[in-house]
Amino acid sequence: MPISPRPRPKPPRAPAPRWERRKESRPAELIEAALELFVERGYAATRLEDIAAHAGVSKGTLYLYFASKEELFKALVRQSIVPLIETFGQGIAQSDAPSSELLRLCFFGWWSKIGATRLSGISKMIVAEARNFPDMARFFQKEVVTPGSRVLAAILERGIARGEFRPIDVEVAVNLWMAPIALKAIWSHSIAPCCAPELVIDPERFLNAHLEFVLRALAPEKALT
Amino acid sequence: MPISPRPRPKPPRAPAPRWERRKESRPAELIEAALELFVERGYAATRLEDIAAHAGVSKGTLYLYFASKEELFKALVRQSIVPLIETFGQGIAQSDAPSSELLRLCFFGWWSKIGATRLSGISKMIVAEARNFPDMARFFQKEVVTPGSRVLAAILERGIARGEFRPIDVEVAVNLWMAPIALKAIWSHSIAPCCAPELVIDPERFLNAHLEFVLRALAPEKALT
Amino acid sequence: MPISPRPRPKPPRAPAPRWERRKESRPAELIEAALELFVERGYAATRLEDIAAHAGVSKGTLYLYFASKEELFKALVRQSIVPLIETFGQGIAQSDAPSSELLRLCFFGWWSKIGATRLSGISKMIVAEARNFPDMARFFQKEVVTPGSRVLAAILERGIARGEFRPIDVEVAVNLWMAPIALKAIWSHSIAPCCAPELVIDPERFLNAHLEFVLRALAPEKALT
Amino acid sequence: MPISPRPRPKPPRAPAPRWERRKESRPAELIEAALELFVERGYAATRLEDIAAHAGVSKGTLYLYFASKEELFKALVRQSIVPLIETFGQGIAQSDAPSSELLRLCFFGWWSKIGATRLSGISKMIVAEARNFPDMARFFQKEVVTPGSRVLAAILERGIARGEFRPIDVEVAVNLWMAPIALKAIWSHSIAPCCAPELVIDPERFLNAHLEFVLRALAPEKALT
DNA sequence: GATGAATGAGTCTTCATTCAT
DNA sequence: TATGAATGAAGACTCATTCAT
Repeated sequence: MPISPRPRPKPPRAPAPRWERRKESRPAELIEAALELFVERGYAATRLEDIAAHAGVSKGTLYLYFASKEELFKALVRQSIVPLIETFGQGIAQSDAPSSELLRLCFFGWWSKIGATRLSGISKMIVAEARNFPDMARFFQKEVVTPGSRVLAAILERGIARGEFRPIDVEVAVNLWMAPIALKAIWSHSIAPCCAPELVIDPERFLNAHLEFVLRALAPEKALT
Repeated sequence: MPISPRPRPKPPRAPAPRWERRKESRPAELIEAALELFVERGYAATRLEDIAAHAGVSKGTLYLYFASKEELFKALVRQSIVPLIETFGQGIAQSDAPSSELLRLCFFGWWSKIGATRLSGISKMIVAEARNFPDMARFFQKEVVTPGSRVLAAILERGIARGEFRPIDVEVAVNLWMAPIALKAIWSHSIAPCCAPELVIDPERFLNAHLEFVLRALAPEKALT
Repeated sequence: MPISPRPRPKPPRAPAPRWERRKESRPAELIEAALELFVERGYAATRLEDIAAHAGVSKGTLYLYFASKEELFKALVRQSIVPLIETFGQGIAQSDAPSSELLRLCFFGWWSKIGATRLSGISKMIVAEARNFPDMARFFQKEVVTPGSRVLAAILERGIARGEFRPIDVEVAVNLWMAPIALKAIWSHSIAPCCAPELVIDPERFLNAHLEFVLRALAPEKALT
Repeated sequence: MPISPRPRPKPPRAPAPRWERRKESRPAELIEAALELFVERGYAATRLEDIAAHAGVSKGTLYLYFASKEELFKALVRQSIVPLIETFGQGIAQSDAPSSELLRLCFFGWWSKIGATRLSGISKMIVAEARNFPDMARFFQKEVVTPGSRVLAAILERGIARGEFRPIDVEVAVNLWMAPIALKAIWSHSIAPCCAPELVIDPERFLNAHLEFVLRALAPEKALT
């Protein structure tokens, strides 16, 4: 199914490998290539042959490692996400720092775990393909969104409990305050690359402003009187 | 490109006359059907035959009104978006109400113009297909995102000028505060339908919380002392 | 089945007819249009809609006069050829002129009946479509080639009988001497329009040379001693 | 576009290995099959699947070697013609034989290079499709017709220069005297297969007669007195 | 293992034909 | 009659998948 406006130059095979490739690294290389192309073009519009070429192997080789396009996709989602969700939030939980500082850690941590990594691409891809792969959507929700939400929720609850933050509707707040970071990550793989770069705001400035606004929203009532 | 096991039963056709002449209404019906399926499945994975069947016509009929799949897609984007971007923000500009009230109008207005309409679906689709149709991405940016940003920016600037809001980085704030609504709209067509409904927060509650937090973030410094 | 290198601009409907069209003339107009397009593009690559448009009517109207594309084709062959083969050769038979003069009449007559008329186009079309429409090929052979051959054969036999020509293999001669005229007719609708015009020889010069060569070939032996 | 009732039985495939790898020989086999079917049915009416089946491969395989139907057609014309036009006429030029003998060589050589080879089919096909593929028509004119004309023209000029032939209009003569052979070649792939075989004259008889008539037409004037 | 030639089901698109108006 | 909207069978072309080498 040709997606018209994009010519498909034969993707150059990777140049002669400097070392003989170890077969253990193949799956990771294929997944890397698949991620890049799925994110850019979408699942249906990406040809397995392009993925293979991107990874420097032939079409047939791909099938030695993945049983089908769909399996490749699922493996990609699982393997790309799982390592990223392991440890985030654990350091935060035990810290003794002020909750506002934990918030900063959370936002900047999210960004460094999402916006700066492949997870940003995966997020866009999941959003795009969710209806075609509901399993993956649920997996993403369960393994990324929910744990991420818990981190923020925990911080907010801690802050409220310690009197640092005023009492708020934590469930809604989590949704509201994850959104800017999540959307920025998604955007960076869809609309942003098509538009003038000056429309894209520097992440540091973006995150600092976000943090500041959130902290103000959380400031205890008495501070307002 | 068969996406997973999606059954495609031939929809039974009404008996009486084999077909009707409905030249006027066909294009709109086809666009409606196309929107629904493109949003749900993505551009590449949607078969024209399904769109036609959804609109109650045959495959060939589609080609009487749209020269190709791509033309249908472009027409759909243009025709679905254009009527929605006409008048929003004009009422707000002239109002005499407090800026906080304008903010409420803006947020709830966005939602009623986006979340509750087909624009939410289009947003998801554009995000998903932007890289394959950069023209459409730019069109969306220019006709939806930028005008929407201007409405919020105008309110914020007015509030600041009138001393109702403290001075802030308006450009960043606009990005931050559009995000929750935009992401909720996108989400509602991708992840949300795949997950338990209790994960979806009621829009009213969501918007009210958003408004409250934003207003607190905007509260003038003196009020904080 | 798009024949690529030819764009298909919507053929302009004939301008508003100056008089109300008489329905009796429709079939002839349609056949005229069909002939032109079939000759130019071939049977399969010609769309009925183009034929109809060429004749200034709509697609549906065509079916009021011809049951199918194939019937149109057959009617076209029959109706275009039959009137042309009626009377040719009759005047020649009775003439008292020298046989060389009859030869001249024959060659120039052929040309004026073939090269200068639609029969030249039909010839090309029949040659092109013969294998797909063997009936038409046989019809053409029976109604055009064979009668044409008989005219020439009769002249040659008369000339031989009267001692004007030397005895020859008339059957072969007829084939040989019809060929230049027939091929020129066919060529004028296929290769010639694609090549530089200077490659096309003026018919008068062509026919005169042909006649001269044929007459020399027919000159009685004694004249050679 | 179904041309009449041509049955298309799925050709049963040999059992043993499902297929063989024959990268080298495939293109030639496909071109061979394409030539046969294009000549017989015409370009538009020939289905690629039939060509593939004729060559013993599947539809998809064809696309491994030719990018499109049109490319197949063009490759077929080029590759079929080029090897045939290499050396013809070179032996003739240097000969010391009487010009009448060269004429015989030319006519019989043409026939053995055209009538008896696939070039006869190509000629018919080119004539049929010229208007749809003007490039190919020009190519044919330039690579086949013009060189062939030059051979005959050179012989005639040599004969005239040596006093063996009387002075004539060589340009016209070449056109006139190539025609019977060319038309016989074309005819053999269009009308002839549809008609009674007794209408087809034996090539030997045909060529000998042609040669004799031409030589008489060329006999020097003095010989006639 | 690795390759890429071969396959064939699937999808876009065209167009001869039908039929409601 | 005339129209042209609607139909659907058919064909060009793609690409996930298989398998001979």
